[in-house]
Amino acid sequence: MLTLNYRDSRPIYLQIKDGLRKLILTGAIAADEKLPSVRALAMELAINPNTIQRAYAELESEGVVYSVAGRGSFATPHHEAATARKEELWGQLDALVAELHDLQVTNDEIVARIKGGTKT
Amino acid sequence: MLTLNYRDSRPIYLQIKDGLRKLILTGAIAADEKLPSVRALAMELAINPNTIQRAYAELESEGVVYSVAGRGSFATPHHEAATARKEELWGQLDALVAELHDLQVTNDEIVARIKGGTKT
DNA sequence: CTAACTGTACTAATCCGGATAGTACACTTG
DNA sequence: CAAGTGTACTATCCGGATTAGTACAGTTAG
Repeated sequence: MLTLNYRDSRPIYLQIKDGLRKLILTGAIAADEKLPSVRALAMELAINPNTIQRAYAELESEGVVYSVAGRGSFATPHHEAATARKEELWGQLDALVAELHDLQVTNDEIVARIKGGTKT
Repeated sequence: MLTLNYRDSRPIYLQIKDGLRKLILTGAIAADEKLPSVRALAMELAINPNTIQRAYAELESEGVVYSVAGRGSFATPHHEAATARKEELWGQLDALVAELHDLQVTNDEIVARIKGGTKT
């Protein structure tokens, strides 16, 4: 379900957060589907349960998942959760485009690059 | 010349690297212009010279600056240095666009955002 | 009800990278 | 030669990430 990269400088709990968020927001994990338990996922990834708990707790505060004591953690229906993530991505895009402009890259070149990839 | 943000979680040496890189690649620091000495910049920013040295060393390995023992460090002419940075930015753009696609955002919407500039 | 599972909340200890402190050496310039 | 430069070390400190361990409350299947 998830893979960790220990070479990556990013903290493990962040890698887990981002991985789960992507799985949920893209629909790979269906709405209201049950996520692995804190202990089960910790066992599977061979890390401490506290690290998983931290990831889950932050995802819940972001509204991506919701947890029920005794039952488990579940994916929040995308529609609501995706909005905040998109806002963050738009911000990153703006910064990226600004720096490309600084390097004398034109909008036309950027657009060409985008359309060159896999079409939607 | 540079400002540090201690609230930022990013390491100081990275903030310095990025700051100098931007100044150089955008031309704010002219080609072959002399950069502040390791000790002078450390004094100005009130941090340890080793931290500056690390930033300079990594920038040199990226080809953004070149150093001469006894003389100082200098900005590399952009044309050559900018290429690598652009490659990195293109990669980031690809990843960003891919995630936006995952969230059902179309190329048209992305292009609109880019061309919108100051618009929302 | 009991047992096994779940999320949650702590505290303490450990690990590790960023940053500091200090010294030393080789080179260039005036 | 003297002052300033980049460079290369080692030792140490510090804080966040992670581990380790325990405890408690709610849920569910038997």
